[in-house]
Amino acid sequence: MNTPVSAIDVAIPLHLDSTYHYLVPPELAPEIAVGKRVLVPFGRRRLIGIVLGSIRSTEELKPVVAFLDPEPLLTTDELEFLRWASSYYLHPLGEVIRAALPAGLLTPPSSKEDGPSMPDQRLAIQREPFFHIAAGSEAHPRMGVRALEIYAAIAATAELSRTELRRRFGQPAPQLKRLVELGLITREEREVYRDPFREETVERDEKLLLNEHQAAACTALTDALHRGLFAPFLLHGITGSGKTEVYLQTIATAMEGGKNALVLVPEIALTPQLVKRFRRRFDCGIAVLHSALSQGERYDEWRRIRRGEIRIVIGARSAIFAPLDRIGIIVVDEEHEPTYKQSEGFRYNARDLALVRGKRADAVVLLGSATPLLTSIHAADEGKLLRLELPERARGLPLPEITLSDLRGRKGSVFSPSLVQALRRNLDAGGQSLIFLNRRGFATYLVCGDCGHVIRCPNCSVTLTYHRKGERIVCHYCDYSLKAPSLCPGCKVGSITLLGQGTERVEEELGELFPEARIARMDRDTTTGKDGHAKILKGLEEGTTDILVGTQMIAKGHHFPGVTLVGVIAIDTILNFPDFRSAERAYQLLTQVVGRAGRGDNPGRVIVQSLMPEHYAIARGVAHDGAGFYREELIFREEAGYPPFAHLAALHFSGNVEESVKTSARGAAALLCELRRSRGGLVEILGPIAAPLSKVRGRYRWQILLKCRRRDMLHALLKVFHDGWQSAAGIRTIIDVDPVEMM
DNA sequence: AGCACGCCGACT
DNA sequence: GTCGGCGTGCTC
Repeated sequence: MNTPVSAIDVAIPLHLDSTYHYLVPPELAPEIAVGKRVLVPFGRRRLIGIVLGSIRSTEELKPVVAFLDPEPLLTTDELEFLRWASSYYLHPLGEVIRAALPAGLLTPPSSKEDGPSMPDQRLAIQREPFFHIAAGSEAHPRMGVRALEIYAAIAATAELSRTELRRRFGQPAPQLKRLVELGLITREEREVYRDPFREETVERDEKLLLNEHQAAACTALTDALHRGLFAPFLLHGITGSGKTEVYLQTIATAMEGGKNALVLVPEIALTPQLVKRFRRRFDCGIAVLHSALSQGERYDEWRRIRRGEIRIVIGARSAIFAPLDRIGIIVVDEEHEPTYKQSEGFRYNARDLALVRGKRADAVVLLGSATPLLTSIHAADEGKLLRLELPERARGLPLPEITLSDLRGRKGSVFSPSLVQALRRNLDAGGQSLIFLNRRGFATYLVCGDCGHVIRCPNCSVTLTYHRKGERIVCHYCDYSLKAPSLCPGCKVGSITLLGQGTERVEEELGELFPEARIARMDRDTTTGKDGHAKILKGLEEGTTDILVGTQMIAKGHHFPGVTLVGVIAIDTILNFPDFRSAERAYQLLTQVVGRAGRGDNPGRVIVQSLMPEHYAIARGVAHDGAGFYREELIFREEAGYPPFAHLAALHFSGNVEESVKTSARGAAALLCELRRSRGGLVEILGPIAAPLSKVRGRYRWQILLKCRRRDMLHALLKVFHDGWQSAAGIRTIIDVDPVEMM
């Protein structure tokens, strides 16, 4: 028997569900550390993996090539968290780790031998010279005007960087060189970060006075922070109730206790005001993890956090993996936003992971929203989340009047008479209007008048949308597009009828109804380019736009101070969306849109068009904006009595799945979509469905993660899998949970 | 994910 | 006769 040798367990960033062992030669043994990157041979490639642990082995192993970091990139605690996420989401650990690290760190050096320690030029650490006044030096009378100015500028501050000197003096190199030679200034090269905000200065601000509800919330949060134990809160505050001030003051408390803060926002590009408020309030290191950051900037922000130079991290979903230590509080702003879900590759929900990370760190987790997830409301009812309410607008403006306009019996028309009349009046009074419709394009589907053929996307099977601009029909799922045909592609003789309205069509009809009005449209088609948004918003701000038509884009982030009328064209399209969260989504969107109305002390008006009478409940619910109403009247409209609790099932099965499904990811997706349809949208697929996990002796092993609303539904699904695919034997695991309970 | 190995169609 | 198609399997 061989004597065991020193080896390591390594996670490889590929879609593989096992880890791999490597031999560590004695001369490299001192470098072994959990969380370091390691370059290893893999097949005939070289890959960068992460050291998971040290082992002794007698197996025949390949040796590691090199360890790539002097210090670990991940702490053992962070690795534990990622391990947990990997098992919870049934996703390979190596890929989970890759998602948690700045992009590029695990990308192996390209074919040519350019040394193992420098994976990517963009990730190189930048250095820059800084200039100081030399000890005991004085301005020299003969040094020249320009050199004197430069000398004075450096003397005025402790030091100046070359970048800053260039900015002020253009080309200061000759003078700097001379000054250094004369021994009047010194030059020092130092590591610098690429910080997009470095030059920006902000005015400080002070804590705002809290109203009684905000104060009560802050007291509860402060108590929890002082206890130093995991405490999850739901901050349910209506739009404009001052949630942000609660975040800011609670974070201040956490920081006084020596703790750090992690703030998640749905989409940071849309919330620059929030970031600015943090910069005004806190005089400490703040990292902003922005989707628009370059790879290098992102890496620098990550390093600043890792080194403890940062006390507050603000970022989108992936910021949940930020290497921040001593976390005292995690804030998830707008916790209901679907953007917290990563829906490709490693599928995770940052809102859920915030709870898990918070629990591991004994931190306060603060989920904030005007329209919380039903799951959160339920958790609060059960006492699993501590409820904090902000039921009043901070500035006291009442919510707008909301009326429902029944569209029944007005087949084909886009606007009801009451909306037309309201638009007319608002126009005459010089007010601005928003028209909300959740569909872009002109017509949402095309059907043959003769044979009834509906044109669908060959990849996604969804109907193609006709866009007048460019005369094309487009798939809104995969962007497949085609020149709009004049004859039916099915029967080759029939003519095509355009059905279903999109924003293009609404804009056109508005133009016909109100020829004198200045109409603009805001959707993904009109906001391409760098300042597409800004241009459209400017029109509204400066009063050169009377009516703005838009998709949900108009409901997010931006504030429109002059809007006195909001029209919702077809709430039914959202409410009848085949998803079990459609009612929840409709309520959330509607609440956001309604929040756009109001100018000065005029609360404005909202008209919601609908084909279904029970939508009266929505209008009333929004008008009252009461949590109880939201739950009982709206959400449980169709599913009364079902506990809104999510059950999870992980199914592992192997077998000869039908030919069409065998190798293609599309086949697997189609199978699952079919399953979802047949279950009335009560099933949500979270898991890795893109590819079979692996094949075992010619049989495919699949891994599917499903989420259901009801436990009995879950069992029904398991039965479907059993009965529908007899060969799909071997269902192994059923997990049934809430993330925190699973830890 | 890559990157081989391997067994059947149209080419220098 | 060979170049190459992608189906299948493996990577410590």
